[in-house]
Amino acid sequence: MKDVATRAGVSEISVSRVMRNAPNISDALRRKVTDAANALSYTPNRLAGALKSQSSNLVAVVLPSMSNAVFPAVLDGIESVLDEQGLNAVLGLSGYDPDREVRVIRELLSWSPKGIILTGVHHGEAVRGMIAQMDVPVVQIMDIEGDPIGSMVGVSHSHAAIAAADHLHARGYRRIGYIGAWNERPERSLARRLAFEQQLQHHGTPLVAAHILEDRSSARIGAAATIALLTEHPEIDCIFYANDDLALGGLFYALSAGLDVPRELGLMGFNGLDIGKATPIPLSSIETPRFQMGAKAADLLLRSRTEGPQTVDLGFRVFDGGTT
Amino acid sequence: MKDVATRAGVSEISVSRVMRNAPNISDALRRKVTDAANALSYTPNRLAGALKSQSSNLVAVVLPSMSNAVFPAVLDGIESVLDEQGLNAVLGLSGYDPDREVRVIRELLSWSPKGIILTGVHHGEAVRGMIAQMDVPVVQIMDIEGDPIGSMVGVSHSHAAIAAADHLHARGYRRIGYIGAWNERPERSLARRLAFEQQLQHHGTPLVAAHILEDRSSARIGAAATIALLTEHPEIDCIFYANDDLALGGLFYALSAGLDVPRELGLMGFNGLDIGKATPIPLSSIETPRFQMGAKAADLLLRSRTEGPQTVDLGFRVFDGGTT
DNA sequence: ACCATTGTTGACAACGTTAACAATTCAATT
DNA sequence: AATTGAATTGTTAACGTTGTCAACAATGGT
Repeated sequence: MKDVATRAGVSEISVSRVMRNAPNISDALRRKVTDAANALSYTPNRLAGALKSQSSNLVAVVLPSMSNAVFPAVLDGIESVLDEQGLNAVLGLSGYDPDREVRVIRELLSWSPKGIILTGVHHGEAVRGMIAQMDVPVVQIMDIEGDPIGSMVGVSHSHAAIAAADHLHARGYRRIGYIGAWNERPERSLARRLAFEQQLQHHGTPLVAAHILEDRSSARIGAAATIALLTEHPEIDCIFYANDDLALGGLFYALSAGLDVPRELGLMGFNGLDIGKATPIPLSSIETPRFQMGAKAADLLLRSRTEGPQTVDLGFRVFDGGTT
Repeated sequence: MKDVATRAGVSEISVSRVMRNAPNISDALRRKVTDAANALSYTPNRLAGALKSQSSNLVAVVLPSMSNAVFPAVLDGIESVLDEQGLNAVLGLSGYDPDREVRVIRELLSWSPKGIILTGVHHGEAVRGMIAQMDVPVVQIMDIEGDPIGSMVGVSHSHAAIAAADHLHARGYRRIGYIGAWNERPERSLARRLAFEQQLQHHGTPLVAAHILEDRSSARIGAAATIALLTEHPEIDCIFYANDDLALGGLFYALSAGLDVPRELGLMGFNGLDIGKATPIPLSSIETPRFQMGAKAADLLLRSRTEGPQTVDLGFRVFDGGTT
């Protein structure tokens, strides 16, 4: 910066002000500085700037993993807003491991981010303590039910489960099964299943069986689980899956086996991925606004200085495909 | 840090050394400091640390977008290595826009990252200049053909295209078409198509037609393009797609239309996504090591201090599914 | 007992920027 | 011409760490 200042014949602080385009800068000064800066192709050092100004233009983002198609979309949404505001995301992946999540959050907080976006609402005292100490705005995404640290942006997984149960009941299914994976991590999968079971009970058609896999979700696993569940409980006429990957596996199996979907077997997924809308029979699912969730979370984070913590229910939509 | 030092009854520099676990620290000192640090739940300020030490534990990662399933996997790979080394990724998305990419790179470099991972090998003077000035290690991923700035990790897209052409020829297809999207961004898609066409020519069975869409890839678009291409060129007996999303769309259309795959119509994708292995007929494709690409790129970045720039060909595999 | 070596701790300054305050300029008003 | 106040620029001192160098203690070999 000193070099730029010398070359432009002004003080360092003037360079600083032009670079940040602070108010009350004369055109003459701005010209001199930008010319000098370009000539030297000067890049400001944000580490120093953030250190001094105690605010960093970094936003910490903690997600479980990129292997579930939901989170890339969320990240796209987050970046779309951050980019527009000249902010950068520092990313941490927890791998669904609470200990690793704590470690990652601690690391990210050490960059004094402008805010932090966390996934889910289940965070222990360790996390709450760190956040409180740093006094950093928090937005938690995915869920809107629970005891949040800051703002929440997401959908009601229990309402979504109830809507799914209602939809399947309305379609005439009476002997319904459930397939989940990855030991029902994250917790919201469990919450969803429980609400689903309760609503089926309420309809007088209790869940026939739930098959929870240990592996991570994938279409292949979904197909295998579908076979297993139907073998053990041949009376099942419909399956609700924890996500579209599993459901697609089920659908592909059903197509191969020549089952009459949706008459002989109904299939319902969760998330409403694009791919499910292009299958020979479009997959019925619960559409969740993933991109928007990320965008809104970033947006809320930036507003949270002025407005307080909020809860935003982005809602879901029952996508009535051909599999139910 | 001062508070911790006071509480522990030592100097600030000793706290610093314990926190960084520098060598030559007595157990007694370490105990005192860690106790005090825990009691105060002290989090070091990395901005200050990085500023002073001129090295930041941040790695800049520039990807085009998260909406293509390739990049989340790459990012997972990158994070797996960074996490293990206690580094953090600062992410920037270019949206396939060169101008935006330049802007993003400039932003990320202002954090004095330890290294930067870029996508592709097509970078102009603006980028090269910034990189050179900052003297930061670079790894470019995806391609291994071109004029790199630093190291390259990826696969040979021209070899992959040749392998695809050979495979389809060996399977007996003689009237082959091609479907691409997004105006053949990124450039490697174009390179792949050209190599593919050339190899078909070499076999004496030139490409019947190429259909390049303006929209971004998706299964739905793939189905529509397949219909369009087959309508215009009913003689086509096989289609090579720019990616699996498009190819899956083609496969779903073929299944719905009752076409006899692979006899009446062959289909080949690119990337080897998991979902393509669970479809009623597994999708033939070129498998690319996406996760490994990210992991190797991060690994190379860390080694590049000692070892120089390198080119790593991770290779591909022809996945011989049921659609060819 | 001496010196060289290694291990351990501390004092000080500096990393590159910006907040806070001070000083100057300049146009508008009296 | 004097006065005012806003607009513009400059001076100084940090932000919270760590590199450098110095000092001191412990160790081991002669």
